[in-house]
Amino acid sequence: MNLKELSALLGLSQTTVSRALNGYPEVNEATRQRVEAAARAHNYRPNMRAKSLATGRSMAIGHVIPISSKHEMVNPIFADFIAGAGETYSDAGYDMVLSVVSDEDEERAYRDMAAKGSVDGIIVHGPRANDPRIALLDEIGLPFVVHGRASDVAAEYSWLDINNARSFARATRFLIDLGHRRIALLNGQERMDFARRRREGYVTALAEAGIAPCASLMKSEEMTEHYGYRATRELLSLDDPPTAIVASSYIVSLGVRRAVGDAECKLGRDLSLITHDDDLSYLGNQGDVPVFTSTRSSVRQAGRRCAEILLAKIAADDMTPVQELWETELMVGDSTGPNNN
Amino acid sequence: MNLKELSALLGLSQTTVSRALNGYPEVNEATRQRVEAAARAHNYRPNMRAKSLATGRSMAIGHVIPISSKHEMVNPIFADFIAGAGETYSDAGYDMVLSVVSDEDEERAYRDMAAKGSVDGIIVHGPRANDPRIALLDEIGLPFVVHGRASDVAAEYSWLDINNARSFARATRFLIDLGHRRIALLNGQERMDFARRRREGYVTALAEAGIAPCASLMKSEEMTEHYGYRATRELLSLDDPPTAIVASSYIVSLGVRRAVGDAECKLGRDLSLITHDDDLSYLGNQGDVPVFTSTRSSVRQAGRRCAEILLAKIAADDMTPVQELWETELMVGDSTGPNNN
DNA sequence: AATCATTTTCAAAGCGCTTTGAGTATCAGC
DNA sequence: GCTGATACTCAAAGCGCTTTGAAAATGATT
Repeated sequence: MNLKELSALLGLSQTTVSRALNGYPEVNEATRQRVEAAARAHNYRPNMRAKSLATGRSMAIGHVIPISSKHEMVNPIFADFIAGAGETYSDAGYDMVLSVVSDEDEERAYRDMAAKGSVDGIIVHGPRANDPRIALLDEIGLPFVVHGRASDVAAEYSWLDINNARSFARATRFLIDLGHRRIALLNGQERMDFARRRREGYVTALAEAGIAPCASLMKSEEMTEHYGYRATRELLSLDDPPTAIVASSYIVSLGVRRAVGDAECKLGRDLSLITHDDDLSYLGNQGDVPVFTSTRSSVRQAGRRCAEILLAKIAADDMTPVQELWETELMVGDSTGPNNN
Repeated sequence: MNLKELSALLGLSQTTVSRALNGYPEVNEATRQRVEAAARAHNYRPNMRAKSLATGRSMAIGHVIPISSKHEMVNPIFADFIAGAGETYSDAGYDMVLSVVSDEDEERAYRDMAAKGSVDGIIVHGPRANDPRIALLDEIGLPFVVHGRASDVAAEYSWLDINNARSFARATRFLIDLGHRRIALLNGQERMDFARRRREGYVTALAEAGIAPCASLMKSEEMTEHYGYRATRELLSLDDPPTAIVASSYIVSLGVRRAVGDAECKLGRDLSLITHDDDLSYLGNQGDVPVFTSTRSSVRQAGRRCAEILLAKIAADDMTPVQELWETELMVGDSTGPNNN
């Protein structure tokens, strides 16, 4: 069922039917009712391809999901982010188109999306320190919002980030206040902007307490469970092992917990752990007392909000960039305790 | 840069340029070279909206991601599945469009996709026992592939599933062979087809060993870490607690491990655990010896293969349905051991 | 040189929608 | 009864591409 058929059926012109359906004022209310009833009855949905072509807007948002080419991994936080963003899109009548692309092909992916006209805007994931994608998107002229930030990029652009530095400074200070002095950091890859900031925060808090950062206590890798496990084992076998760990992700922390269990130790007693927690739905740090002490921020809500910002930007292209810095919540859980050594 | 401009620039008609670019034989090789060079030089990409409208094919595949309306959760296995499928799509020049939709709106989502013409095919996720979506898609006439199966649906359709029944029977038998008799099952929601089959397998294996299934040992819920934890605590506090557990997901098993740790017990010694493992990249059951004994099947590969099947189906609509039943690998890890009680 | 087959190129129609610019009723006011 | 608003409705152009059916150019054959 297409417009032509529908209007023939109604004995109206395509124009009138189209206007009736799209809420233009210059159509008789009675006519509109009739048209809408017929559309419903015949299950008419305007063909998006045609609509897009005519309006020049594709009613879709692109997400480029980078796959780290080495490890071929997809960060599970995407699932939640996308769930959040997806809700916003659905409500606004937008589709979400995903491109799963390995690091090297990213630039091409963006250019393609723009040139093909398949999306009206883009969400940029996982910005690196001096991320070329921002300049690229600026050049292309496609509206975008960055989830995170890129430190050394001059351009003004919209982003939504959590206050990684402050968050990790607070986390570290929390451990220091509990008497810990040897505090390890299990960070993500430091080519990622957020990881850099987190280390800054960690180092700052140490410095404020007069503690010199120690290279052997600072690790940086892709944030897998296995990494958390391996790193913790290594740390625990040091001559002068840490009494506390700050971890960059819940998943890494699962590995930490496993290593601690293997060593017949107990989190919160023998080793303190504070982790960042993206509040992933399936892994939930729930319970009366959270499992892990954590800096928490819902990545799903971030998804929702990024989508909102982007849709606003698309609606009003001259909008001044929106930049939101969210603070995390410091949730005290069972994995931290005073230094007993 | 569009076709018109490009052909004007080349002094050729749009037809010729289009044909040259799309590899039609009736264009002089020298001309083709010239056209291609110009296209590259000016970074020409055909506008997909227009192309779609003209060809009637949108070069996109739809995935409807159901959000369980109660818990608002997105299963993290989607991340990996989608990564796999995405690779296949990219290679074939297809886009992936995601609809995040709560259970009740699913039917509408499918109808919309079809009517709007925004996709050429659909992957159906998480089929329920007697899933209405299959009849719906059949009726709509949109090519689709089901990841999983729907038990009581008569229609012939393409699906890819793992042999859940056999897999869980093997897992259960493995535990029985180790001397376990009281074996618990932490299943997913049994409105899901896969969960039913898994229970069947479990019950069959018990029956073969002359063990009557015990209701208090069989749980069924959404597969979160927290569920694994809670359920295990409950099981351990029974008068006659199980000595082994079969779990439906790696994530649930993380919760099991946590509960076991809390109880100052050790997996593989005090309690045996065998889990299904979708081989999620970030949670990897890696290491020299896998952490968990598991029935393993890569959901990412499943994604890749489902995508292939769907693309084939789209290419040849009369294709007889492809139905693939994958066996899982039984990986012996550290979480199982003989019954010591 | 005329004819036919083949290769190469083109103009124009069409995909299903929106939107412009114009036309026809309808009605008030003079 | 005529004019000027106002309220509805319409035909047709256009979005950027593919594809059909035909024409022009080339080459081979008689």
